[in-house]
Amino acid sequence: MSPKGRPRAFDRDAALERAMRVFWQKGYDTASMADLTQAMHINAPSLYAAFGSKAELFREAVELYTNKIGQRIKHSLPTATTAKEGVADFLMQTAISHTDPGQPHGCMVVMGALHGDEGPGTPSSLLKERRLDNVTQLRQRLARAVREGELSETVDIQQVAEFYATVQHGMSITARDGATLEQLKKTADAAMAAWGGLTSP
Amino acid sequence: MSPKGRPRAFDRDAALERAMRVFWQKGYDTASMADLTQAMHINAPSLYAAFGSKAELFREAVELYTNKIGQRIKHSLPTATTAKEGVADFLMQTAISHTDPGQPHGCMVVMGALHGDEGPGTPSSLLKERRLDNVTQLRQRLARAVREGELSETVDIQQVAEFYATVQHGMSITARDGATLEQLKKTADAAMAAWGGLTSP
DNA sequence: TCCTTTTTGTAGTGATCGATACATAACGCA
DNA sequence: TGCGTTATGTATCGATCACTACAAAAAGGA
Repeated sequence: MSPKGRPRAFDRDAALERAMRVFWQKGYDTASMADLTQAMHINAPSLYAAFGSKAELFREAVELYTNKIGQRIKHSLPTATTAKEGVADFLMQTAISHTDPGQPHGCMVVMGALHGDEGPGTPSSLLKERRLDNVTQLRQRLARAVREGELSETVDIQQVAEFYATVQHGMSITARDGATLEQLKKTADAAMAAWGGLTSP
Repeated sequence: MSPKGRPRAFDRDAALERAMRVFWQKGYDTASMADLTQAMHINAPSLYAAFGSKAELFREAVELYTNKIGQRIKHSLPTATTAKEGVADFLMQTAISHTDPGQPHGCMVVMGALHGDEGPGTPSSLLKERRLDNVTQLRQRLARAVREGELSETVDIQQVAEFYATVQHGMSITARDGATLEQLKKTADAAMAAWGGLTSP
């Protein structure tokens, strides 16, 4: 059954994806409504009717990014047979995603809204929560590795998780500065060179 | 001999330092002229008479940051007896600076202007150049270590420099997310755990 | 004391920001 | 065919943006 009134003349999902790319490229503050409506091929009233506000549109864009891009990056964390392989692939997928020629370089969650109000529900705090979630997922994978005997119980898994999350954060900046896929892969390998030292008892 | 006309009623250096902190905290785009004039305790015409424009004020603020904060971070790179000690202190000073309770957390050069136009002379490209300079200084210290026999000639010093620069970039994000000095120090130590693997022939 | 020079505070400039009022158009339903 | 509902395009809204015109104020030099 179709809804009552006049049907929407644009594809909401396609428009959201275009908005995501604008936020990804320019960040929340720098992306203006004019930028968004132009990229989405709709007028402002249609945007507000479909998404509510610029902040809510951003929230949906971040959700789409997490499900579409972030999922691929974090896919192997739970699926890899060892935590070491999982973290290595986590960094490798990050390098691939952050230098994808068809996408803005760097991570939307890292670069999307560094400044601005940090009150609850703001774009800035929204992305901060996602980044802290990332650390949690890394730590949980390491905790599983401890339970499974891959890592010693003496390993400071919070430290290890924060280190690899920090490397991933930095790869966004380095990618924006023009680093190639090959360069980022080397950085990922370099970070993995610390694994032995970090996980030996 | 004092200048001709009415003397300036404020301390230019002190006002610039206050402006630096505003840019450091809020970033170039998010920092408004109202924010700046309020923090600098001057009115807009005084700001423009003394600094020219918002962009030029930012340029001077970045220069002050580089000379005041960045100098301390990079001090030991040329002075340390070994490259390993230099890089370790480079990361340790970064951790200290990025969690200084009296300052905005994170690095102004990393967070100050990630978005916006990247044309020559823009705030964004200005900071990008500083970040690439950082990589160059790391690489040059490593090159010296090769000349002095500390490192083998087979070491990919560009890779090593980019890795440690990337870690430093990431520490800005992690610091903004609330990491403590102790946590960042552990991250610095973790990065140094890769040194042996990166520099062994 | 008068003139020139520079800074100061007040009060704005046009442009752009995010967000809307309003009339019209396009649908389901009676 | 009308009625209720929702979406659309035009044309804005007040607020804020970076920036400045202008006249009074405060200095040096004559």
